[in-house]
Amino acid sequence: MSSKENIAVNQLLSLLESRYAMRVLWALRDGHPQTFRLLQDSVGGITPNTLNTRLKELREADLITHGNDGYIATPSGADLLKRLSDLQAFAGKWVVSQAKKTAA
Amino acid sequence: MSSKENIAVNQLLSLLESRYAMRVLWALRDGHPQTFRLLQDSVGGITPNTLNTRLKELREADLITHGNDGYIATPSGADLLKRLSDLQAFAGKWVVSQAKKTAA
DNA sequence: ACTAGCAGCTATGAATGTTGTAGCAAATCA
DNA sequence: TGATTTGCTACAACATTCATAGCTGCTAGT
Repeated sequence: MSSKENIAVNQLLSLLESRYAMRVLWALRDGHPQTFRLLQDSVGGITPNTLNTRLKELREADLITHGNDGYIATPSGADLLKRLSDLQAFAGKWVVSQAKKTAA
Repeated sequence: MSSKENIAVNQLLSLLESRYAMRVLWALRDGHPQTFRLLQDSVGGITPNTLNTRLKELREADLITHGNDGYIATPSGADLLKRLSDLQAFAGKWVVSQAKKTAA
């Protein structure tokens, strides 16, 4: 039952599961353009090589684009970001329960 | 402005951005228990080494657990899956627009 | 007792991905 | 002219993932 939908999800996940991919996208969620070096700082710990690779992939996927003032999410990328925004709420709850387990 | 929320998201993402991590979780979204080898097939292309590593990480994160009949998502994991389910809808639209670009 | 099958998982070496540091070429501003 | 900033590349070390093989423990059947 590897339907069309599953193939689509797989394509999307194989793009997003590369290290830093989601965090690069995430760094653009407020709509402000970010320069290459600014992105390096917001993402944190990423090397220019890897950042550049991710930027290429995300641009080819039409999730981000490079305007005059720097990198920015495309409409498609913004759409994806909206759907990912639930992660923040979950992450909050999840980190708390993780902390409890560690403390116990 | 690297607030508590951002730290939480970063922790979650550094777990989920490992190759196959989300797809292992995704394979358990219907609630049916899956054996190790069944998971290998549903995820597709993952080696036992990597699968085992991911299972360990996801178990330590309390997102999945290993019951009598195989691996299954925990309540926390199910919660996360609910929030990720929007990805399927997005992936559908996104793949279509990707196909258009390639054809053009 | 034997052995067939399935469970979860480990071993090994090669291929691929990521890191750290350094620095280049083009554009912008003085 | 020179100083800064921008996007990005080079290179070698290190880490992750792959492909293939196979081990151990368990249960069921005979």
